[in-house]
Amino acid sequence: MKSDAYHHGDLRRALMDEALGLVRERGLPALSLREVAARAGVSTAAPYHHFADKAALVRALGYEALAELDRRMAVAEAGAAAAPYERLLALGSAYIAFACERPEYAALMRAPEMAAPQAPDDVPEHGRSRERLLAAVVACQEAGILTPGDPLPPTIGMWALVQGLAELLATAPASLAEQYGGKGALIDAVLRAVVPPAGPCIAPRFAAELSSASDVGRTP
Amino acid sequence: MKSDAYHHGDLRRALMDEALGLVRERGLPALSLREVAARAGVSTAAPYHHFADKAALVRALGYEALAELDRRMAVAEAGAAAAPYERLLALGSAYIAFACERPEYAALMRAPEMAAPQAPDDVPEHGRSRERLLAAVVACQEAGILTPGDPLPPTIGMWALVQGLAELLATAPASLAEQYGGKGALIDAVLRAVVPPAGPCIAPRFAAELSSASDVGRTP
DNA sequence: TGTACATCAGTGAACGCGCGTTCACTGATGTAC
DNA sequence: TGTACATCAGTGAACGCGCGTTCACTGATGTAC
Repeated sequence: MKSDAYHHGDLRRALMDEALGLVRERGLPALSLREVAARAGVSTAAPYHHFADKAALVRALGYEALAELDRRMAVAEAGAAAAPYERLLALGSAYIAFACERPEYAALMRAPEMAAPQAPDDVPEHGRSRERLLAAVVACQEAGILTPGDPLPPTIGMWALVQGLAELLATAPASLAEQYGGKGALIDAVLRAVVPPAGPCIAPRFAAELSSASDVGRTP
Repeated sequence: MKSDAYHHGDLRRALMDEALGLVRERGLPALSLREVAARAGVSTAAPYHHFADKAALVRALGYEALAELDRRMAVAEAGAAAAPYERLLALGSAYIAFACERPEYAALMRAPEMAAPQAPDDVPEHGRSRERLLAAVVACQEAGILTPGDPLPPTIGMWALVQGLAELLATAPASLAEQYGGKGALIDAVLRAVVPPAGPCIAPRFAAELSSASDVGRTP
């Protein structure tokens, strides 16, 4: 069906994979269309049959990253315990785990090319992920685990926390994670320490629903 | 004392300032020694009398950024209320405010050239800032405001939170901050929402300040 | 105070490099008849 | 089934550009005597 040299089977995909590998190895600033083409065993002009320019390749990878992130968050949500606090933690952990496992995707998600979207509805998956987090925050508020009120500040905070933590862990020495019994355990410890489930007495009217929820939250 | 063309008064400082301006305007990837020299009105070779290479300039600016950050955190600590929770929030806000006001410094702090320090004791100021945060966390734990135990996870979490929040705000639309009555109010609301002081059942003596604090968080 | 001289901090031209992108081209593919 | 032809997806050479860095140089500065 495909002669190996001419009419490459799926050069578009191959270019994207080589780009991912290059970013993983040497970072986003080192991403070069020429090197991607060379790694794919193709001339420097070939990529232009599949991407309008370098920015288009970066955007394609960025959107792929956002889609994969959302997929993982969906999986985490489905697999998490029903308790809102555990669901919130599962979503946060999924983000961080993704960024740690696939730093190349994490870098591409934040690429400058992704900042100003071309079409208005250009970034669908990102919004979906944030909505997942927002829903989990609202559920926590309703259960009295997070301070009630506008759910946007805590959602922004959670997003910032997991993003910052992912970056921190990317450059942190491995010894730090080992000290806590692995990266996953450290992530869990940090999240639970910074975003503690509320105690049952903040507002007496939440006491009843809270006591059950916070029990779940504290003893996973 | 200095003829304006030859023997520039303080070319080293001038180059650093032009570099800061360039990074602020066009971002760290656009930082170029040639352009810095041109902006300072000097030949392309002149910077090499003051910096061994481009990386040396970046490192000099990065260390300056860390020193300035620590200075601001010291000021924030000195000016904050005595209550541990307010001190913790003041430190976090100071970091974020600095990163928002001086995004060029924030970018340089995180430059790849800063990742692997040359000399072992090359990054003194960064450690100092983290120790401030650590001390504030410990104080919060002792006061029963944060979950007692190992102070490192909550410290890492706070560091990640403020760093992530600073980055988020750098790209966030201005309308978001306006909605909450300005950037400062939004930062405060997010920090209070994500890192809530423990409820008064854990430590009843904080009941009073808590109710007012959460009011502030809710109605900026 | 004047002068000789070492040092310092600039100049301007050039180097080689890797980059994104474009061009005319060509061989393979698939389809219409 | 065979053939003509439009289209597709590659090639390889070249473009101009901005970059970091180096070089021999030169004029200004400050110091020793």
